[in-house]
Amino acid sequence: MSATRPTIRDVAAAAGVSVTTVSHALNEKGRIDAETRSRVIATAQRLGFRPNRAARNLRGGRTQVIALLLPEFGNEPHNPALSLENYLRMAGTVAVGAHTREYALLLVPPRVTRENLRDVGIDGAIVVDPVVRDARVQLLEELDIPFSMIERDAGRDDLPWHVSLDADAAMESTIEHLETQGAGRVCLLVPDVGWAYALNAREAFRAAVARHDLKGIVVPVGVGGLEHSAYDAAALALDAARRPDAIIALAGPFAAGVARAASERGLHVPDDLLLVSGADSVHARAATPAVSALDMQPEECGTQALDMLLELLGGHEPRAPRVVDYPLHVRASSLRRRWKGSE
Amino acid sequence: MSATRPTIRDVAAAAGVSVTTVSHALNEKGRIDAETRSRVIATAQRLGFRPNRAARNLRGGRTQVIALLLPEFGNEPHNPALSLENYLRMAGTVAVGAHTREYALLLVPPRVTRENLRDVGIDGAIVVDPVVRDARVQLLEELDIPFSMIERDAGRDDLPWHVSLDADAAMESTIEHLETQGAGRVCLLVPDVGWAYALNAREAFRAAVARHDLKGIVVPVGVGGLEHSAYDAAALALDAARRPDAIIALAGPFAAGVARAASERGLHVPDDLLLVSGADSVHARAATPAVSALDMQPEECGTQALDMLLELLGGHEPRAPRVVDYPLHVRASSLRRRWKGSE
DNA sequence: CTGAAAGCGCTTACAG
DNA sequence: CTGAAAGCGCTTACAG
Repeated sequence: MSATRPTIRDVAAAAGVSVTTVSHALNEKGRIDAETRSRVIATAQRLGFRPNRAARNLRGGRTQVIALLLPEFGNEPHNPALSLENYLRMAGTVAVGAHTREYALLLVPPRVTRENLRDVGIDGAIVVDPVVRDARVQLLEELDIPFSMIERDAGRDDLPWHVSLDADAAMESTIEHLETQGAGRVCLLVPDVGWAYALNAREAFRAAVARHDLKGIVVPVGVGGLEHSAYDAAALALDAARRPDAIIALAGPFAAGVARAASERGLHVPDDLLLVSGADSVHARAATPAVSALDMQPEECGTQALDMLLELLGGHEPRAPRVVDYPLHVRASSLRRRWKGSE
Repeated sequence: MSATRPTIRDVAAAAGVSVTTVSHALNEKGRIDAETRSRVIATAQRLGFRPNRAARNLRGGRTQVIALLLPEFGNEPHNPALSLENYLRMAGTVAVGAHTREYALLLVPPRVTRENLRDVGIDGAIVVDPVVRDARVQLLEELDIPFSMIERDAGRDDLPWHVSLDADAAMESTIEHLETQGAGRVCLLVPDVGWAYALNAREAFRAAVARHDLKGIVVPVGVGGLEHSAYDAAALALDAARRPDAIIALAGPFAAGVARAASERGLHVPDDLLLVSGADSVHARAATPAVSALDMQPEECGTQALDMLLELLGGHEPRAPRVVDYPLHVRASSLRRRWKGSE
């Protein structure tokens, strides 16, 4: 079954034309007789011909490979990942979408070197969660490789090719929901890194609490060892003279830290403290009580970013930037029991 | 800065030798004068020469690309993934390791077609969690592509190239620990798919409870909608006439389902029910109470599988199969309070 | 030890 | 509309 795969010459011979004609027919280049073209296409199909990528690349410069550049992940001791689950769901979606469109998806380490990135010969890239003046973004620019981003580079307002979560709408609906549930003092736990996502959420939070005339407290959380930092931050907030009655924990693992800090103080979620997570996950849904969460929609973000990149590669001007919905799923952790049943 | 990158001809010219000599010097082929070689190498370095992958591939057949074939993940409605977090940590490690050794890592969709897989032109692959007579394994064999596996294909005992978790030792230490904590009836919730990992754990569990003279109950859990199935299974077990006093939930999300089922019945973890998860995660550590968990060591598994594959690609006979430690991290969820402080 | 030359499988001016 | 030929940047027999 490992018969050597057919080349363009085999197709040419079988169809009784030259390799030039085969190439033209298959790539829709030049003028070619309609009948000839369909015959060539049929022959190629019959023989199971698929162009050799290396050869095509060598001659034409295209590799049909794109890269996904995730932020630090994997074996990093201090993992700033907002949500590993979200990243993998995103990667899965992009992998499938890319392959469907005849692109292969390369997984590139976060600290890739310039040479390494150049060597792999990618046609384009998707940068996930760039920090301010992200090194990966600069590398891609130097190498002249087209790219789109999931969340923008907050230090580079000149780059429009990104998809972003709608933090404004998300914060508005979350604050509104919390107010409905009786919250007066709301605390936002936000990752202390240069992510545009975090910056957006922060601003949106401030605006929303102001609109609703609530007291808003922003607490930046270091991202070395997610759980403990969030736990510490929550502990501090809960021990304050006037403690918050609601906490929005932007990163998935933050929410768990908050829950632990609350439970150790005999504070009950949701009766004494309303809790909302900024990242939905299988764990948020399965926790006790189930944690209300904003849905980052990694599949949709991945799809949009891929689409944007492929437009770029096709020489088109994509619609950009794009905003993705960031909806709130209300669960038990933010429903006061006296109102229970209202969901 | 986008000066056209140097080719082997540029190096040859600069070093005053032929391209053949450059190729030989750089690839350690043939006999070559030591002085000449070092001069060529120095010149290549000075010019920043890096061989064009496409050209090398076209001629030599090597692509310096390997693929990671994860099981179903990402945008699948029913996600049988044991632990998305583990997969991403594994992928991250393999990506870094591959790039360090001049290989690029391709992320391949779980349902890749034969043609798609052939087209991408990979030198080798790592198959993660094959099911019995896994389709991906068969594809790779047909295409004559070397591969290693993380966990074996339980239907293919002829394939030794895999790394596996030490389920025997893990179950022994877990059962021993549970016995110490006073467990008498232990229930194992195991994913109901053809994963060798699950089969191993099941057998190891049976053997371990027998050795310790405990009552062992095995409950297969469907993997469509992880949390609910585990919840249902746990509910059933806990409502039985003689309910278990300890549950080992093999998949990470299973543990959350068990905790919820227990809590709804007024059963306290760990006082009324000891709980151990088969997959460690940020959520297991941050939960209340913190969940005891077996550590799947995705980094170590990924590293070993990559090493095995590269040995194979290098024409060597790797040490295989390999067994990776699967240690238990004891936390509050499996420590009876009357013994608290013993950790 | 060193080099000229063929060739991997395509794409693309260029001629006809 | 069609095809012969050059060439992308390497590796590898083969000769010297």
